[in-house]
Amino acid sequence: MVEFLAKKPITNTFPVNSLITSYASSNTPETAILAYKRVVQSGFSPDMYTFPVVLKSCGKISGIREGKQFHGVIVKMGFSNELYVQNGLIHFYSVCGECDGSGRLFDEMSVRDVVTWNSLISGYVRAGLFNAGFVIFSKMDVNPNAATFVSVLVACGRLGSFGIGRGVHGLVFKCGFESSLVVGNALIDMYVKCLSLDEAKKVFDEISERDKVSWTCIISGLVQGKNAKEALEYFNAMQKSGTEPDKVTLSSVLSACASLGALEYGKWVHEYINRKGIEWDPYIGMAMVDMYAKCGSKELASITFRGIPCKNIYTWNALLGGLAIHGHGNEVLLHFQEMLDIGTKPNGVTFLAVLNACCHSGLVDEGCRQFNEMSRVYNLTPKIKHYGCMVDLLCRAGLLEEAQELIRSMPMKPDVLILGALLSACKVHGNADISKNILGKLGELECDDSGVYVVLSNIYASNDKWEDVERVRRLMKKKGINKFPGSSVVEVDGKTHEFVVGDNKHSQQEEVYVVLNMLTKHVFLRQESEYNMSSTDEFERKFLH
DNA sequence: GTAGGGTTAG
Repeated sequence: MVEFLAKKPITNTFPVNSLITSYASSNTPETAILAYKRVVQSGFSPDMYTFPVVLKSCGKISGIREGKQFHGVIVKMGFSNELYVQNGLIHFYSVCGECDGSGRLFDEMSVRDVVTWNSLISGYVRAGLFNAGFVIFSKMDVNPNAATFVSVLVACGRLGSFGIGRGVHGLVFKCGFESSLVVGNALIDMYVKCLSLDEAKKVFDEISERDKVSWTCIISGLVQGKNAKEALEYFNAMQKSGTEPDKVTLSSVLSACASLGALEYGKWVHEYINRKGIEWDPYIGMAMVDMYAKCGSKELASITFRGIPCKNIYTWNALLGGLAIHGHGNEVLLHFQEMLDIGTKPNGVTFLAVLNACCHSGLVDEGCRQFNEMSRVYNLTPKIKHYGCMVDLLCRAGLLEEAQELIRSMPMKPDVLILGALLSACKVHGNADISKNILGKLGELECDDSGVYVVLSNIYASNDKWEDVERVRRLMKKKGINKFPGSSVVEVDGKTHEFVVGDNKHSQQEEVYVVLNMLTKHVFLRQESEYNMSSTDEFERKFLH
């Protein structure tokens, strides 16, 4: 391709730079670096236009070593005072997560423009240093632009800070970027991540222009907010609007189908993906396998899994988890072994499926062995859900002493599910002393999720503790947490049925299913709010009020 | 006529 270059020295750099640029923006950015090396070997002398492009390629492939080599060449050739080259370097260090490198360069620069600031901020945000990102933003001495706000809004979303997010939203208006499509999308995403779906919908309704990212943000937000039915309504509206979904959108739609049990809808998504030639990746594969499993079709889940061309741990987890909820303990263990054999490393979710499988199939020894291997061999710390599985496993086998011992050894406080499992085992095995002890402990549990109180009240009711049942109900009323009953929608013969907590039309089993969904949400919410917000609050006081 | 920053998911 560049053989002709060897024959005479190059005086016009433009065609070569253009060539490298086209490689850099292809989906194989490493070819830009190869092209650079070949032309330089042929006598080409790079100029100030060449380096930003090759640095961009280094960033894309996370080529820290290559980028640092270019940095050396830039200094040697005397281009280190060119603004575009400096910005290219800052961007490269930022993308590679080297905030020290980008910060040092930034400090040394005498002239900085908005791209310089944006590159630095996005690096800090990417590295998870959100507060530092906010501080840099607040020190900007040039006007921010759309790209600035996108990075800052990403930081607000990752922090889950509604207060700061709303403040930045105000700044967006003040600076006149409210009609920018990317800023609008970043705002929607920020509100979704701050769990303010109403605000997200408001922005969505008000923006002048929508693309598939806008739709995907709102759909995935609704799915994560356990509002799958509305997510599908938005997806229908998206199609009417003529905006084509991509695999990101469809992953969320499949997740909505999974939580609604909407098998036919899910199958339609499967056909759509094949019809449109949308590329399968491990994640869309995960969503599809999960959808089939949760919709009750173990066979379609297995067939789909086998047909997925590229799988990763998430895809495997979907299969193992799907088999586990159907109670196929031995199959889970066989596939787990197969997964290990081909060198896929398990994670915490994998072990949840494995332990669940052991629990449902009564494989006590195997469950204990896997629980031990989890930390010993794979260096994974068991979380409360893993302990929950083990307690359940031991209780079902009548090993009450061992279950209690495990609860005592836990580094965290047992939750209502763990104590509930132990309590029902005590009832089966007629152990009144332990029961009394557990009932005492249950009274100490405090939280704001109505699901936990429903479980508690059911436990009290089945132990004839009617005063406690009444006490829990009063407490719920006082806290006003029974205003939003959880619900679950199930598709039967193409019709959807909605189950609401406290609804007597459906069986107790259905209600337990609903409650378990809500408990999962509770755990999720708690994890989300465990960030340290003190320095953020400080930022809020200083800059936004 | 060439160059740098930005949005969606697990």
